[in-house]
Amino acid sequence: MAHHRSDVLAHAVTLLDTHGLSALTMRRLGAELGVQPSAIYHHFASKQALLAAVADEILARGARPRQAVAWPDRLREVCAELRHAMLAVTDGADVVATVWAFGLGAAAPVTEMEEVLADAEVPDELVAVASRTLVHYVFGHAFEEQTARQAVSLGAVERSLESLPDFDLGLDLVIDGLRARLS
Amino acid sequence: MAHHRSDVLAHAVTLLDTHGLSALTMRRLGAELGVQPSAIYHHFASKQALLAAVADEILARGARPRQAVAWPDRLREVCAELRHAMLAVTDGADVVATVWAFGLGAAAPVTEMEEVLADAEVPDELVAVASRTLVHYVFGHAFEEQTARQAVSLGAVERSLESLPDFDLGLDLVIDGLRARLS
DNA sequence: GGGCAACCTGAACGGTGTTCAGGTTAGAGT
DNA sequence: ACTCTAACCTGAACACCGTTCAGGTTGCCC
Repeated sequence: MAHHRSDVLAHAVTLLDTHGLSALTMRRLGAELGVQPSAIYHHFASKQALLAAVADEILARGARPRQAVAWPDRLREVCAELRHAMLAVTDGADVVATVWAFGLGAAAPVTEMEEVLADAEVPDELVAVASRTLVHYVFGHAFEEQTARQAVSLGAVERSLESLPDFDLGLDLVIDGLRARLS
Repeated sequence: MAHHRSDVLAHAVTLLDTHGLSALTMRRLGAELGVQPSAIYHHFASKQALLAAVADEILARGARPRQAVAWPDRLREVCAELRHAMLAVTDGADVVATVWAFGLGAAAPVTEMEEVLADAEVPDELVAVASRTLVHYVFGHAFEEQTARQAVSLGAVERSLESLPDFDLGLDLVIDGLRARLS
């Protein structure tokens, strides 16, 4: 039975979530689909391309309706959605942040933040700086939280989970800094 | 001729800087030292352990004397040193950030930031949040800058380098947010 | 001169992404 | 009904990877 690109992508996300990034192998993905590893190259040009599609899929699955109107709340909404989307899938933060850093995908959240800031009539220079600062913060926080959580659950490292800083508080730090710069 | 642990480590950093993280393999490192790959396991328990030592070495090489006295300037100094240390070596940001996220090393900068904040009599809760926010920002910014720079120099991606936001401006955003929260 | 620790060999194991010539299958067009 | 084409897949191979292990060599200390 032939598979479509969307079948392969959906199974890749499932495999990632159930067994982690290290298990997301062309061979294993092929085996679970009942297909040779090389068959996947009919749907994706490379593993990097597969991962880019996986990252976009992770973000798409985390989409939520927008409600806020004031720009600080709108930023908080975008950041919270991005964070939850990544945390919802095992190693999601790693995949999304890497794909984004390489410019291969996962650009939607940053684009949306830039729109929000432009709507708020923030100067162009600050738009770039603020959106980057925010996305770096969200990626860094989510990656650390997810890595630490998994390391502890595997019993590998004794890093305590209590020391994880509060996400919203750090986010407000950046937003307050931006607000101060605007007035 | 027998090699010491420090020889292996120094050569690993050189190999990383000259040919990138993907070239830093046990086989290639052994070959350049005129030794079997398995010989490296006499000095480092695993590749992860080697990378942790490499990360610490990168940070040690970037150490500079401290001059500032006011806490915002002291934070800026620590962040600038961390950033320059990582950017000085190919894929340095990737290595340092990953090692730190796994809790295997590269903890010195965060520890120093926490000390600076504690000296400034910042409340304990804010110390954790602010130091994490800063380190996430520095890692994210350096990683993106380095990745984009290398991707462009390899001609792989057309992302323009001009769109890279200014490091100091984003850093001030966070510091201003912290200052606002303190008063 | 014996012994011990440091350092290394060489082969093997079980993986990895990727390529490629060729095979199968299903559906649309005539 | 028949061809043609595009989608999908096979199976083998290539060139790597980290890691393990039994055993060998070297140099220094007592």
